[in-house]
Amino acid sequence: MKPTFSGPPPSSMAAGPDPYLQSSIRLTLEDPQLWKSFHEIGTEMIITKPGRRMFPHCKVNLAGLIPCAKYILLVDMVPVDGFRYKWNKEKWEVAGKAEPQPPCRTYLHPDSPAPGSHWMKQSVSFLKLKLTNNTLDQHGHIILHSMHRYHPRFHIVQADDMFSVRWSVFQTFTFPETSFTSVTAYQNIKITKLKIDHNPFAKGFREEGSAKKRRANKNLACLEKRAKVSNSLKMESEENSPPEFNRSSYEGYDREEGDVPKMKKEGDAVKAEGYSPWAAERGHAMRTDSPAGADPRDMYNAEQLVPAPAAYQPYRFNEYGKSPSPSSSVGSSNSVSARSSFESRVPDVATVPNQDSSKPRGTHEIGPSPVGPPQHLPAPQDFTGALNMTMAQAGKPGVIGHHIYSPYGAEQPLGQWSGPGPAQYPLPPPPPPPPPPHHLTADYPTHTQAVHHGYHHGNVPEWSQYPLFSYSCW
DNA sequence: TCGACTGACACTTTTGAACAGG
DNA sequence: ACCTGTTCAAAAGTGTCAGTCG
Repeated sequence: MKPTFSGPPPSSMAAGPDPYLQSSIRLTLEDPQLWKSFHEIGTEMIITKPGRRMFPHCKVNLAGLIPCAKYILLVDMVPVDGFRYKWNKEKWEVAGKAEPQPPCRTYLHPDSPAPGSHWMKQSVSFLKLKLTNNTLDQHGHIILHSMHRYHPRFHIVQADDMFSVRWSVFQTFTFPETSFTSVTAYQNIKITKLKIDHNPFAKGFREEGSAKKRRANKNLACLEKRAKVSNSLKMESEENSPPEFNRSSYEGYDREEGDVPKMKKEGDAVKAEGYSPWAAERGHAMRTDSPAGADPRDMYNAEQLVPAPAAYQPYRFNEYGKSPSPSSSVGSSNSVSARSSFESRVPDVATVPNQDSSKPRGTHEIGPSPVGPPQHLPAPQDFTGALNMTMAQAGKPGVIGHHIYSPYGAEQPLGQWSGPGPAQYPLPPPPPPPPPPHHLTADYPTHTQAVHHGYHHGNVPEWSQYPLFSYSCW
């Protein structure tokens, strides 16, 4: 776990701390159990034209940073696969190929840049991050397509200012349980209930709440109506737990709002994974396997090849909750560590995360993808993002960088959608994709494994050749 | 016809200005 | 003059639902 990555220190850090120390950076997700509870059902995030916050929102704890060195924190959303989904009969089904990727944007944490001590003294919240489906958005919100699946990535960059970002080392972390399906209206009533139960702004919709009966009644009516439509669910006219679907995981919530604690211990959590709607469909596929070769994320291969192999370095998974990371001291007791382990930043194409799985759960590291180039994260996007950010910053201090994106520009091919991407699971060839094989869980066999990888921009040959994407902040 | 999407709505929490008191 | 705490209105965030659109 001691990373040792080699690579030229960013110029920006020349005077600063030893870049090698970055390897000890740890990122832990706060409220992992809440995330898990959503994840097990199939998290949905509403996206609206004016922008909608995420719930749960991303909140992390950082450790291992150099107190006096400055860092920039970024978050972006990457497609989980190359499909579009639809909610049909109480479950998500593949509805075709994903739409062309919308303008890529990265959310820059408002405090950036800030010294490591600042980031570590308390949890870092991305509460104000908003998601939108408006491709012409001028507010800097992260643009997503509805009915597609995404997962957030957290980037930590040691840089004194936005200008030096491109020369800095990027360390990226992802948490399997934070994946979600973007929707313009909730599809799964279980998710709706969970949101209502845990989101304070939705208190008015809680049945037991003092709030309006009128609303409550309406809610019930609505639920019933929906339930009918989906004949499969007979349960919840009120609060009965859903039948076959994730029953166990859902019940916990059903009756106790905010009672996340009810969630089982980590050990159980792993099992719970099996209840994931996505997982269920997939059957065992999700777990151990997903042949790398079949990784849906293969679609990213192209991009990765372009920029720099180094982009996808080693990933390391940590088992969810398996014993809190020692470093977790920084964070709240309930947090998942993305972890301590940092792997070599040396371009090691072989060690890509793979979704999966070829390794048994519990394994912390993911083996090399048989399939070749690293996959999963779109490299170009990363680099361009940083670049764009820098540029934006230059032109407009501090805030929203705009849109230089060329969403569907020529570079697109290099982008995430460059390939059909099927892969990980036996997805039916192109066109009519069969039942969706996956869910994030599939991608990440172990429950709360966090993926972590670092890369250096210096490995990028030509920044200018990649599409820029703006970043949003605050 | 149907599913995805939109905007108004009622409700809630959050925010911050204004004010009072020490 | 400064600090702290309280109050209150405005702003902003929620899910719902009827209507629109393709």
